[in-house]
Amino acid sequence: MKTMTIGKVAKKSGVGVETVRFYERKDLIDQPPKPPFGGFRIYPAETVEHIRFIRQAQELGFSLREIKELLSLRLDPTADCADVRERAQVKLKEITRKITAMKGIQSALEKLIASCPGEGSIQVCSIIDAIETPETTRRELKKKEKKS
Amino acid sequence: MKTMTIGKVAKKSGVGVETVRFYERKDLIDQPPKPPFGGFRIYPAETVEHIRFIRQAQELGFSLREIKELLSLRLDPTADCADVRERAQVKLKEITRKITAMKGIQSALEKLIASCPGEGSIQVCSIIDAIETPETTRRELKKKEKKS
DNA sequence: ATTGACTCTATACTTAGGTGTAGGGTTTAT
DNA sequence: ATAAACCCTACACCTAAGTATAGAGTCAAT
Repeated sequence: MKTMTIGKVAKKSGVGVETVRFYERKDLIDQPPKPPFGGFRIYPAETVEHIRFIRQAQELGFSLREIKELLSLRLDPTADCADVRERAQVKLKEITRKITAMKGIQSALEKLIASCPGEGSIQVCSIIDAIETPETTRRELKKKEKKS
Repeated sequence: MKTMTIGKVAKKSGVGVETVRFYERKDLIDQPPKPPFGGFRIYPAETVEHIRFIRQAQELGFSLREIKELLSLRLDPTADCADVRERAQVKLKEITRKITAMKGIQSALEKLIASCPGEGSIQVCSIIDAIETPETTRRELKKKEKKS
């Protein structure tokens, strides 16, 4: 449990060694310094949590670039508080929108399941209808639609 | 508004013409037949909704393969009802899990914003902590951890 | 009846996010 | 003290999801 090398980090966080290195190259996680005069790098336990976070966030539709942004919101003593706050608010909006859309699919699936209890025929159940394009997007699209 | 060709579909759904064709090649949307003896394909209005659905679902972290699975749950008179039901249940679980994780990030961001009201120093606010690795995953990982 | 905007097929290129491998050095268990 | 198991750097390769281009045909407005 003591000397955590890259292989253990990888195993604990459920990714491959090469993926850990890839995240290091992309500056998503810190690469610990190599002990002076040869040997292997030792990783702090947090690295595992960081990688798990990255994977979770990816599952939720965030790109590595966006995840880097999310991570940059962490305690950063040099950062301007108001700036962090603002960026956090942008992200919050984004996530709230996603949750709403996700719930749309969720309830569509629930309806689908309910309407298909083993007997009778499924008549209507387009999940597509469940995801109404949000207002903002509609407005944007309207502009582009001009020429029809 | 009558003869909707591929360019109009693209514009209305907010993607490029090549993307529409790409989705056709991948069988995510149907390619309408070419009118006998030359000419352009005419698209039904639904195609636009389909593409919007695809984009939304992508935003939410679904791959095109998964989206195809979601779409296959739509009214399909030939499909075995019990089978559709089962697949829908799998997807529902997946989505419910995502919503939970998303809410984790959401409340972490809310806390971050609250703890940074312009004055005082931000002490603790690791969004990372907010996303606790879910039980199931932890158990899975435990197995693999064996050798430490 | 011609021109500009659009479509068609086919193929090549790009970007993100990894994954694999070669050719070495290091640790650790025996 | 040696072999298996691991690490290191560097670079090549892969898949998903587009995006671009070429070269030819079609349509609609003047």
